Amino acid sequence: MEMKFIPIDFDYFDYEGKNYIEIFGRNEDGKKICVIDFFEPYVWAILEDNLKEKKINEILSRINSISLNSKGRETKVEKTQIKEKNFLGKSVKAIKIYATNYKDLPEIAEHLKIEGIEKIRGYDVGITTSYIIEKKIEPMNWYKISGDVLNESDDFGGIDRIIETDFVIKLEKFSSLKEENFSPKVLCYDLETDSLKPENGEILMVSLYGENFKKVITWKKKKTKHEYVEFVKDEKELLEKFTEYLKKISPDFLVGYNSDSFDLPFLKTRAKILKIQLPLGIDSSEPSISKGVFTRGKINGITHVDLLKFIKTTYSQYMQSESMSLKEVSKEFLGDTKKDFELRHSSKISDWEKYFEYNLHDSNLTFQLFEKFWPDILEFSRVIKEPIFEISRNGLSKQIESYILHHLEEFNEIPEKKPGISEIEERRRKGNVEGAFVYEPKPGLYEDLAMFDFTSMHTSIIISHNISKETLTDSKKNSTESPEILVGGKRKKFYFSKKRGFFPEILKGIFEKRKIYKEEYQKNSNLITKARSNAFKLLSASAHGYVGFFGARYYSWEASSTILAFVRKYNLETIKKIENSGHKVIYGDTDSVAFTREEKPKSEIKVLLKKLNDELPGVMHIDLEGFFKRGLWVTTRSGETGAKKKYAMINEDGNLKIRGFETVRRDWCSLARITQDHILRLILKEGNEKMALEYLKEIIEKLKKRQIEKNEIMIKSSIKKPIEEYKSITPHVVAAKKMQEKGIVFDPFTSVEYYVAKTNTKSKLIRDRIKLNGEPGEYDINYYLQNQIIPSVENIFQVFKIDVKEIVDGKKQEKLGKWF
DNA sequence: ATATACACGGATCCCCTATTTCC
DNA sequence: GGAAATAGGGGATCCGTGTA
Repeated sequence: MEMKFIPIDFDYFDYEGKNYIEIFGRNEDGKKICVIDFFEPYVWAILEDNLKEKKINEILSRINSISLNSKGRETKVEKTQIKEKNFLGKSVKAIKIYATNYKDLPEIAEHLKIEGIEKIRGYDVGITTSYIIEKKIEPMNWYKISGDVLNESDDFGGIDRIIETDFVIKLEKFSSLKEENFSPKVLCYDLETDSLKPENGEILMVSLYGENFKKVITWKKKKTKHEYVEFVKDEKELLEKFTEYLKKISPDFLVGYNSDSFDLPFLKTRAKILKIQLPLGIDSSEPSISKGVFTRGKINGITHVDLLKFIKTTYSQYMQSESMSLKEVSKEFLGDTKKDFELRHSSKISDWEKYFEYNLHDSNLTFQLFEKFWPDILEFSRVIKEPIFEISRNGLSKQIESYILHHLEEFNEIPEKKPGISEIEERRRKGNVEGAFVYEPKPGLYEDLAMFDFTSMHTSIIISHNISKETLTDSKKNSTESPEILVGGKRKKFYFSKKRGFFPEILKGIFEKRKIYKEEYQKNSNLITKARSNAFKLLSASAHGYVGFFGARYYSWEASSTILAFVRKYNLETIKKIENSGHKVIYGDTDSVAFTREEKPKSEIKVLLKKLNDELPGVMHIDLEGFFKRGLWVTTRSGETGAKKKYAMINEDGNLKIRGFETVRRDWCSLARITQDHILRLILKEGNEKMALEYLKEIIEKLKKRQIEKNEIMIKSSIKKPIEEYKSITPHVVAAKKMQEKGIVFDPFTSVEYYVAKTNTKSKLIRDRIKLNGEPGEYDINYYLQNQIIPSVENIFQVFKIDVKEIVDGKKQEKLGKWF
């Protein structure tokens, strides 16, 4: 049979000791397909230099005789091939060793510690990744496939009778197609339970939401006018109904929000407690929950997506939301707000109709979010060449590494291994590399500024200077030297070969595509071009972080420190050049320089920019970040020095760029944030601090008169580790403990909220005076004045030689006039 | 499990010394 | 009068959250 096929999810099974790949996807008619293919797992043995043929043959015969019994499985070396390959900048002779079963590769590798073999590699690349590399059947791309349809067949132990797809096909031939269009079948779900722990509470209801499908399944028989509410007898039937709908709809993606750690494990545990099966998989298998710091919930044949994870790793750096809750995230991306509903124990719920609505709404929001992010998810999968199950969960280092692994073939390169535990420890012991340079600003209000910044600075340095683990060399010949680096107190230079390395070349590919897709997006703005641009932007931006990451295959201390030495060098040189052309540099951080125009026209600034760019090597480039009417820099809280990473500028359209100020920090109360923001705006827009001071006085008056609303004084923060691990018992820890006493379960990243109240305790510690939102009490005027309002604005007014403290205390107010 | 370094600033912790309290 | 308790100052450290 012949058909078009788009692979979505990859898995494998063993049959008679060998590995077979299962690919789940759709054909052109939207039928669900499982493609079965044979896969021969292999490892690489890299030979020592200049081995005699006789020696190589000896090694080969030893390898070919390897046969072992592993966990009741007969495994042996099936065949070997000698290949000319590259490994970390060297041409090598290597033996490609095929073994019976993928799971035995590490054990085979143990038996390869033979004289003449220098290194063994490739045993730690995942089976799906290896398969995709080897066969070039990539996720989310269309193929024309042909092969036998298995129907009531005994092949592979009768697997087609277990797998509930429209067709199970044994792959014979395939070829790539150009088509791109694909609309996935998506089902979103959300549970409502009586407890956060499955041991302590039942599932009250579960909602499902897909295209033309909405459903709330519940055993709580309450009155409702909604047709989508379906009643079942009890929790057991609820689970069965859920399974039934999942099978009937048979989506490509089952999507939840935080469902890896909550919904799916909850379903599984409840089924276990009720002693029933939960056969969600396409082969009627139960979902598998892999425990770790981050749990992953997998369902065979259906890609389970936890949308929270994807959004967190991919977008949280660029998001405005102050938490990753469904409510906040939906607000940011959909403009929709979550229905308000106070979650409580079912025995205390009075309005069940609202609860049903709320439950469905969450699935609905998840569905809308998935639709919104679908172009990005699809593009990530295509670009990185890993299934959506992986790319929707993996962190940045894994994404980069996957991209690299899938591009090594183009360089005939054997993959490097993952570092072992001792190697990781060693890398961590070696300590951090020195980072970027930050220019210390002189506090003040400046007029008519320009800001330059380097485009993708670290990445363009790697590419332009050919820096990476494999280009590092001892030889000064045919290499370029790094700027001086301090290693254990001594100045040192590293050398990098002039011969292009695969790592910088792969990055160059990313860099160029990022440029192309960015231009494409600017020319033709749509969700696809945006997603493509985003994918390459993210890969490009995290490349240097990957090189310095202790868990990376291509980690290199020398490369990382050299990249950063170049970062410092280029920034300092640019600062100097801008100063030499008659400007006053105000500030610079890593890849940017802000300076005053000194009455020079914009055209002249652009000429300067061109001159700077002409002097840069390779793909390095400086951009004009913008012209600004005014900019404000302040001192640090303690002392006379100018504060770094803290400034506010206004451009000529009146838009503000505020960095680092309390305004943008979520761990300050909104009263302080809003006050500071307003004051910054008044100063920057008008260039006049007088109005700002009047405004401040009004706020202080209101505060003193207790006219400030509770929500404006709440201080938010989040818990980052188990509460008992805190060495310092800070207010936010106390708030967390108070919440815990109320029965709220704490995961890392739970946010807490509290305010400082007026109490009659003698203690001077703030933690003894905090109260949660619901707790009755009055706010401590003095605290909010001295610890929130004043600190947030004091340094701003200090620029204008106004002492806010004196004004607050009512002293010297009459003398104020002399400043104006 | 896990991209990097630099930076600010609040709050507590901890050590030291001076002062007060108690017998 | 002397020992123990307490207060307070100040630097170190912890901690969360920013910028790049």
